[in-house]
Amino acid sequence: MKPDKLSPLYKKVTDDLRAQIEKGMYRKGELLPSENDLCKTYNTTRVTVRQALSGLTNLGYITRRHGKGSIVTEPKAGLGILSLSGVTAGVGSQNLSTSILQKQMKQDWPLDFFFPLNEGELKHDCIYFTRLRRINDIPVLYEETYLSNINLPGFISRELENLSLFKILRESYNIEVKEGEQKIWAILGDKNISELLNIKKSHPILHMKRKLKTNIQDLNIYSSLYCNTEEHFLQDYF
Amino acid sequence: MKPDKLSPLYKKVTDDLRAQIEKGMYRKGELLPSENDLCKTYNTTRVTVRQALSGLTNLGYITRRHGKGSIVTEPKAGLGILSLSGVTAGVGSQNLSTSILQKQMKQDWPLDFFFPLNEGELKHDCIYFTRLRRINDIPVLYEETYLSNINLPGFISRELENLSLFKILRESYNIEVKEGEQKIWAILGDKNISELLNIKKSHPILHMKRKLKTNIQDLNIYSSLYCNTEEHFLQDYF
DNA sequence: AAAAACAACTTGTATATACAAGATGAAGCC
DNA sequence: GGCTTCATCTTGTATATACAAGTTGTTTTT
Repeated sequence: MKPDKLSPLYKKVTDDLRAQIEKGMYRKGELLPSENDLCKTYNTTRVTVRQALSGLTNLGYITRRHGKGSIVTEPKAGLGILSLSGVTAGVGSQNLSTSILQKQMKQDWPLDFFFPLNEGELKHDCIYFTRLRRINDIPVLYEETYLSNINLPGFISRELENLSLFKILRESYNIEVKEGEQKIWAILGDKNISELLNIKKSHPILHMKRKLKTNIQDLNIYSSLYCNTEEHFLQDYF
Repeated sequence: MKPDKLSPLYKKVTDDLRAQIEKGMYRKGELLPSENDLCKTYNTTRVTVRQALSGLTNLGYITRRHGKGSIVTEPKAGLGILSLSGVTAGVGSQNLSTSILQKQMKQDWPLDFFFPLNEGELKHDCIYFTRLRRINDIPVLYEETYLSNINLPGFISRELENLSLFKILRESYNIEVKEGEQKIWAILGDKNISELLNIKKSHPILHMKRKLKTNIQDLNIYSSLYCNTEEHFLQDYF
């Protein structure tokens, strides 16, 4: 099968399988079609199919077993990025709500920004918004996000309420988050944060600053997070 | 070039290049030899060389640029696992010291262990030890580690003082850490932890529990960490 | 019935080759 | 000098093929 002009064939296989897994066509623990089956489906060869499966492995959608097959697994929380989990049985998405406190707005980069910015980033202004995540209506995580305003037409007016930022970037702007770094502290909340999270001032808070790089030059996503970990915790898989 | 019996050729290339990077033969920002050069060196083909370079990319030792080459980068702190960093200019290894509080000992798994254990793990006993890491002689991170006692001859009597656990496992036992999960809380230290880290009881502490899987069935590494993030923070790259 | 051998599947490793496409510096042109 | 073109380096994508080795269920042997 010939790849279309825009994207290579192995990526189409990756995207197809990922979409199918996310749609629930393969459940956790099930096997994907064998490499040879996929070769027939996409009319290609094992090297290409294996390149796609290798990508899915890195993303955490599958684990592979010699002689057995590709086993569908719980996808990683996106590249080792810490995500919110419940202490008990996990936070069902029905219990988790997100509200925008500050809708996306264009502004200059703050002068005292918490990560060093390069020239390319400083040439553009930044998009800023804040969100508050609640579990069972109790505020748990407050998040301030900044990203370079590069090639993001219409982003300002999008609804971020209950959609993943990463999913929007991937599906609407063809932007993939590649890698990043995060720094974590345990702090005592100041008045502002404590009020937002509705906790006493002496209560410990988990504070995190992170930078996520994308496949677009100078387009990075920065966020500063504050999490009340009394009832829940941050978790990641890698 | 034929691979030797034990390990495949692509792995030898990976290990060679990794060792050379770690020895400083290639500095950050420099280019590795081109794929075709490596083909000649190891008398193999690009598919195999690319498999090796892809591994180094995943480990964070290099980033690849189309048309340019393989650029040596700061290695990730191992698979997105949080590691200790300084707020100022980074913690030089000369300032970081590790002391063993409880030397490696065999014992049964604790009954109230903080991760669920499978049957295979419960068949073996576990190796337990604790370490305290200091930066400029100030205690910063206390760590309790548990791992299954499987195929680890002589591990009990090894010196862990200033060597990386992962490096010992890789070089002496051919064990690679593959993936894992970690959970993070901000807490107030109890009497015990506060004394170990030499801080006031009301001071927030970063608490982390993590599980690291290896390429050996049923051999997982568990640890429980407590970190004073007043002067330093935990950081990871992914 | 239990054990061994086998067949048929799976993924893992490897060779050989081809062309596309990004990066870079040199040669030639205006 | 400043510009384009070109050659040559690099990595990216892809085909076709082969055998090794792990997994599983069936068949044969004992």
